[in-house]
Amino acid sequence: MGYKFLTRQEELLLLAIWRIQDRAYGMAIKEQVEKVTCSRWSFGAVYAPLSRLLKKRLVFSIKGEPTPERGGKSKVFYELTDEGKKALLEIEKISRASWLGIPNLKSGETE
Amino acid sequence: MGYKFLTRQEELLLLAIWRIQDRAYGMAIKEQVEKVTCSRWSFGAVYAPLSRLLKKRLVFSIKGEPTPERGGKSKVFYELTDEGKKALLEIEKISRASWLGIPNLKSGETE
DNA sequence: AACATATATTCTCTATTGTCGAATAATAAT
DNA sequence: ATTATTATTCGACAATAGAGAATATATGTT
Repeated sequence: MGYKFLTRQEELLLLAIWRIQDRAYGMAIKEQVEKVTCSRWSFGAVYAPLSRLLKKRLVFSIKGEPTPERGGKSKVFYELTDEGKKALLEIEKISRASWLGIPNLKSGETE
Repeated sequence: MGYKFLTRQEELLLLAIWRIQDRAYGMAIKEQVEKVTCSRWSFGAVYAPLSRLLKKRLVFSIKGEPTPERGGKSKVFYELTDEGKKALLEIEKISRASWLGIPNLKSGETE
Protein backbone atom coordinates (compact mmCIF):
# COMPACT_ATOMS: atom_id res chain seq x y z
CA MET A 1 0.00 0.00 0.00
CA GLY A 2 1.32 3.35 -0.98
CA TYR A 3 3.24 3.55 -4.20
CA LYS A 4 6.74 2.30 -4.67
CA PHE A 5 7.98 5.65 -6.00
CA LEU A 6 6.95 9.24 -6.09
CA THR A 7 4.32 9.56 -8.79
CA ARG A 8 4.93 11.95 -11.64
CA GLN A 9 2.50 14.49 -10.20
CA GLU A 10 4.03 14.28 -6.77
CA GLU A 11 7.48 14.84 -8.20
CA LEU A 12 6.37 17.83 -10.28
CA LEU A 13 4.52 19.40 -7.36
CA LEU A 14 7.37 18.91 -4.92
CA LEU A 15 9.77 20.43 -7.41
CA ALA A 16 7.45 23.39 -7.96
CA ILE A 17 7.31 24.02 -4.23
CA TRP A 18 11.05 23.74 -3.92
CA ARG A 19 11.59 26.04 -6.85
CA ILE A 20 9.26 28.69 -5.43
CA GLN A 21 11.05 28.26 -2.10
CA ASP A 22 9.09 30.85 -0.15
CA ARG A 23 5.36 31.25 0.32
CA ALA A 24 4.47 28.49 -2.13
CA TYR A 25 0.68 28.19 -2.07
CA GLY A 26 -1.79 26.29 -4.22
CA MET A 27 -2.37 28.76 -7.02
CA ALA A 28 1.30 29.68 -7.36
CA ILE A 29 2.24 26.01 -7.42
CA LYS A 30 -0.41 25.44 -10.08
CA GLU A 31 1.07 28.20 -12.22
CA GLN A 32 4.57 26.84 -11.73
CA VAL A 33 3.75 23.29 -12.83
CA GLU A 34 1.72 24.60 -15.73
CA LYS A 35 4.70 26.62 -16.84
CA VAL A 36 7.16 23.75 -16.56
CA THR A 37 4.88 21.21 -18.22
CA CYS A 38 3.36 23.60 -20.75
CA SER A 39 -0.12 22.30 -19.97
CA ARG A 40 -3.16 23.24 -17.94
CA TRP A 41 -3.66 21.68 -14.53
CA SER A 42 -7.09 21.56 -12.96
CA PHE A 43 -7.61 22.44 -9.30
CA GLY A 44 -8.12 18.81 -8.45
CA ALA A 45 -4.87 17.89 -10.17
CA VAL A 46 -3.03 20.23 -7.84
CA TYR A 47 -4.84 20.16 -4.51
CA ALA A 48 -5.56 16.45 -4.36
CA PRO A 49 -1.94 15.29 -4.68
CA LEU A 50 -0.94 18.18 -2.44
CA SER A 51 -3.09 16.90 0.39
CA ARG A 52 -1.70 13.44 -0.18
CA LEU A 53 1.84 14.77 0.12
CA LEU A 54 0.73 16.37 3.34
CA LYS A 55 -0.65 13.10 4.67
CA LYS A 56 2.58 11.34 3.75
CA ARG A 57 4.50 14.11 5.48
CA LEU A 58 6.57 14.95 2.39
CA VAL A 59 5.42 18.53 2.84
CA PHE A 60 4.01 20.56 5.70
CA SER A 61 1.67 23.51 5.49
CA ILE A 62 1.41 26.89 7.14
CA LYS A 63 -1.84 28.82 7.20
CA GLY A 64 -1.18 32.32 5.89
CA GLU A 65 -2.82 35.62 6.69
CA PRO A 66 -5.26 37.23 4.24
CA THR A 67 -3.53 39.70 1.96
CA PRO A 68 -4.77 43.30 1.73
CA GLU A 69 -6.15 43.02 -1.78
CA ARG A 70 -9.47 42.31 -3.29
CA GLY A 71 -10.27 38.61 -2.98
CA GLY A 72 -7.31 38.20 -0.70
CA LYS A 73 -8.50 35.00 0.90
CA SER A 74 -5.90 33.55 3.21
CA LYS A 75 -3.53 31.15 1.54
CA VAL A 76 -2.02 27.87 2.65
CA PHE A 77 1.74 27.77 2.18
CA TYR A 78 3.63 24.55 1.59
CA GLU A 79 7.20 23.60 2.31
CA LEU A 80 9.17 20.39 1.82
CA THR A 81 10.02 18.25 4.78
CA ASP A 82 13.37 16.46 4.94
CA GLU A 83 11.45 13.36 3.89
CA GLY A 84 10.18 15.25 0.88
CA LYS A 85 13.65 16.31 -0.16
CA LYS A 86 14.89 12.77 0.30
CA ALA A 87 12.07 11.40 -1.85
CA LEU A 88 13.01 13.83 -4.61
CA LEU A 89 16.65 12.85 -4.45
CA GLU A 90 15.69 9.19 -4.62
CA ILE A 91 13.49 9.54 -7.66
CA GLU A 92 16.11 11.67 -9.34
CA LYS A 93 18.62 8.91 -8.81
CA ILE A 94 16.32 6.27 -10.25
CA SER A 95 15.43 8.48 -13.17
CA ARG A 96 19.07 9.15 -13.93
CA ALA A 97 19.91 5.46 -13.72
CA SER A 98 17.03 4.56 -15.99
CA TRP A 99 18.18 6.97 -18.68
CA LEU A 100 21.90 6.38 -18.38
CA GLY A 101 23.38 5.09 -21.62
CA ILE A 102 20.02 4.84 -23.35
CA PRO A 103 20.45 4.51 -27.12
CA ASN A 104 19.31 7.47 -29.21
CA LEU A 105 15.53 7.67 -29.44
CA LYS A 106 15.18 10.09 -32.30
CA SER A 107 13.57 7.97 -34.98
CA GLY A 108 15.09 8.28 -38.41
CA GLU A 109 18.51 9.15 -37.06
CA THR A 110 21.34 6.73 -37.46
CA GLU A 111 23.77 8.38 -35.11
CA MET B 1 -9.44 9.87 -19.69
CA GLY B 2 -5.88 8.66 -19.98
CA TYR B 3 -3.15 10.37 -18.05
CA LYS B 4 -1.62 13.65 -19.05
CA PHE B 5 1.89 12.20 -19.08
CA LEU B 6 3.60 8.87 -19.23
CA THR B 7 3.31 7.39 -15.76
CA ARG B 8 6.46 6.45 -13.90
CA GLN B 9 5.91 2.76 -14.61
CA GLU B 10 5.25 3.34 -18.25
CA GLU B 11 8.43 5.37 -18.58
CA LEU B 12 10.54 2.77 -16.79
CA LEU B 13 9.10 -0.07 -18.84
CA LEU B 14 9.53 1.71 -22.15
CA LEU B 15 13.11 2.50 -21.24
CA ALA B 16 13.74 -1.11 -20.27
CA ILE B 17 12.42 -2.30 -23.62
CA TRP B 18 14.49 0.24 -25.47
CA ARG B 19 17.57 -0.68 -23.51
CA ILE B 20 17.16 -4.38 -24.21
CA GLN B 21 16.56 -3.49 -27.88
CA ASP B 22 16.12 -7.00 -29.17
CA ARG B 23 13.77 -9.77 -28.06
CA ALA B 24 12.53 -7.83 -25.02
CA TYR B 25 9.90 -10.04 -23.38
CA GLY B 26 8.05 -9.79 -20.06
CA MET B 27 10.46 -11.56 -17.75
CA ALA B 28 13.53 -9.87 -19.23
CA ILE B 29 11.85 -6.49 -18.95
CA LYS B 30 10.96 -7.29 -15.35
CA GLU B 31 14.59 -8.10 -14.58
CA GLN B 32 15.75 -4.93 -16.29
CA VAL B 33 13.48 -2.57 -14.35
CA GLU B 34 14.27 -4.40 -11.13
CA LYS B 35 17.94 -3.85 -11.80
CA VAL B 36 17.56 -0.17 -12.60
CA THR B 37 15.23 0.59 -9.70
CA CYS B 38 16.88 -1.77 -7.22
CA SER B 39 13.50 -3.13 -6.18
CA ARG B 40 11.28 -6.11 -6.81
CA TRP B 41 8.47 -5.77 -9.33
CA SER B 42 5.50 -8.12 -9.20
CA PHE B 43 4.09 -9.69 -12.35
CA GLY B 44 1.12 -7.38 -12.21
CA ALA B 45 3.40 -4.36 -12.01
CA VAL B 46 5.02 -5.40 -15.28
CA TYR B 47 2.35 -7.06 -17.41
CA ALA B 48 -0.53 -4.73 -16.60
CA PRO B 49 1.20 -1.51 -17.70
CA LEU B 50 2.69 -3.43 -20.61
CA SER B 51 -0.75 -4.28 -21.94
CA ARG B 52 -1.78 -0.67 -21.43
CA LEU B 53 1.17 0.49 -23.47
CA LEU B 54 0.08 -1.97 -26.12
CA LYS B 55 -3.45 -0.61 -26.13
CA LYS B 56 -2.10 2.94 -26.41
CA ARG B 57 0.13 1.79 -29.26
CA LEU B 58 3.30 2.98 -27.59
CA VAL B 59 4.66 -0.53 -28.09
CA PHE B 60 3.81 -3.42 -30.35
CA SER B 61 4.26 -7.11 -29.67
CA ILE B 62 5.47 -10.10 -31.60
CA LYS B 63 4.59 -13.61 -30.57
CA GLY B 64 7.79 -15.64 -30.32
CA GLU B 65 8.43 -19.30 -30.87
CA PRO B 66 8.97 -21.63 -27.90
CA THR B 67 12.66 -22.04 -27.13
CA PRO B 68 14.13 -25.55 -27.01
CA GLU B 69 14.64 -25.65 -23.27
CA ARG B 70 12.72 -26.98 -20.36
CA GLY B 71 9.76 -24.70 -19.66
CA GLY B 72 10.43 -22.85 -22.82
CA LYS B 73 6.95 -21.45 -23.20
CA SER B 74 6.70 -19.08 -26.12
CA LYS B 75 7.47 -15.50 -25.25
CA VAL B 76 5.88 -12.25 -26.33
CA PHE B 77 8.42 -9.72 -27.53
CA TYR B 78 7.87 -6.00 -27.26
CA GLU B 79 9.23 -3.13 -29.28
CA LEU B 80 8.66 0.62 -29.15
CA THR B 81 6.55 2.28 -31.78
CA ASP B 82 7.48 5.74 -33.04
CA GLU B 83 4.74 7.03 -30.74
CA GLY B 84 6.44 5.29 -27.85
CA LYS B 85 9.78 6.87 -28.64
CA LYS B 86 8.13 10.25 -28.96
CA ALA B 87 6.39 9.84 -25.60
CA LEU B 88 9.75 9.06 -23.98
CA LEU B 89 11.37 12.10 -25.53
CA GLU B 90 8.49 14.26 -24.33
CA ILE B 91 8.62 13.08 -20.75
CA GLU B 92 12.38 13.45 -20.75
CA LYS B 93 11.98 17.03 -21.84
CA ILE B 94 9.46 17.78 -19.12
CA SER B 95 11.59 16.04 -16.54
CA ARG B 96 14.65 18.00 -17.58
CA ALA B 97 12.72 21.28 -17.49
CA SER B 98 11.32 20.50 -14.08
CA TRP B 99 14.77 19.85 -12.61
CA LEU B 100 16.62 22.63 -14.40
CA GLY B 101 18.12 25.08 -11.98
CA ILE B 102 16.57 23.43 -8.95
CA PRO B 103 18.29 24.59 -5.74
CA ASN B 104 20.35 22.01 -3.91
CA LEU B 105 18.17 19.50 -2.07
CA LYS B 106 20.73 17.95 0.19
CA SER B 107 19.52 18.96 3.63
CA GLY B 108 22.14 20.32 5.98
CA GLU B 109 24.26 21.66 3.13
CA THR B 110 24.64 25.37 2.68
CA GLU B 111 26.24 25.30 -0.72
C1' DA C 1 1.30 -42.13 -21.78
C1' DA C 2 1.37 -40.08 -17.16
C1' DC C 3 3.55 -37.11 -14.22
C1' DA C 4 6.79 -33.81 -12.59
C1' DT C 5 9.37 -29.62 -13.57
C1' DA C 6 10.25 -25.18 -15.51
C1' DT C 7 9.13 -20.80 -17.79
C1' DA C 8 5.96 -17.14 -19.24
C1' DT C 9 1.84 -14.87 -19.12
C1' DT C 10 -2.96 -13.92 -17.75
C1' DC C 11 -6.34 -12.86 -14.40
C1' DT C 12 -8.62 -11.17 -10.32
C1' DC C 13 -8.98 -8.13 -6.64
C1' DT C 14 -8.31 -4.10 -3.70
C1' DA C 15 -6.12 0.25 -2.83
C1' DT C 16 -4.55 4.45 -4.41
C1' DT C 17 -4.09 8.01 -7.63
C1' DG C 18 -5.67 11.18 -11.60
C1' DT C 19 -8.81 14.58 -13.32
C1' DC C 20 -12.47 17.82 -13.77
C1' DG C 21 -15.11 21.57 -12.49
C1' DA C 22 -18.91 22.97 -9.44
C1' DA C 23 -19.44 24.49 -4.91
C1' DT C 24 -17.81 26.87 -1.00
C1' DA C 25 -15.19 30.14 1.70
C1' DA C 26 -13.26 34.39 2.68
C1' DT C 27 -12.07 38.95 1.66
C1' DA C 28 -12.33 43.70 -0.46
C1' DA C 29 -14.71 47.20 -3.34
C1' DT C 30 -18.98 49.66 -4.57
C1' DA D 1 -26.25 44.59 1.05
C1' DT D 2 -24.40 43.29 -3.25
C1' DT D 3 -20.84 42.27 -6.32
C1' DA D 4 -16.24 41.04 -7.69
C1' DT D 5 -12.04 38.50 -6.74
C1' DT D 6 -9.00 34.98 -5.08
C1' DA D 7 -8.20 30.48 -2.93
C1' DT D 8 -9.43 26.09 -1.55
C1' DT D 9 -12.47 22.10 -0.75
C1' DC D 10 -15.39 18.56 -2.33
C1' DG D 11 -17.74 14.85 -4.81
C1' DA D 12 -17.87 11.73 -8.48
C1' DC D 13 -15.83 8.69 -11.52
C1' DA D 14 -12.01 6.82 -14.41
C1' DA D 15 -7.47 4.90 -14.57
C1' DT D 16 -3.45 3.13 -12.64
C1' DA D 17 -0.57 0.47 -8.94
C1' DG D 18 0.48 -3.72 -6.94
C1' DA D 19 0.44 -8.47 -5.26
C1' DG D 20 0.27 -13.03 -6.23
C1' DA D 21 -2.76 -17.10 -7.45
C1' DA D 22 -4.09 -19.38 -11.48
C1' DT D 23 -3.29 -20.85 -16.07
C1' DA D 24 -0.87 -22.12 -20.26
C1' DT D 25 2.70 -24.40 -22.54
C1' DA D 26 6.78 -26.46 -23.12
C1' DT D 27 10.45 -30.16 -21.78
C1' DG D 28 12.31 -34.06 -18.96
C1' DT D 29 11.55 -38.58 -16.58
C1' DT D 30 9.87 -42.96 -15.80
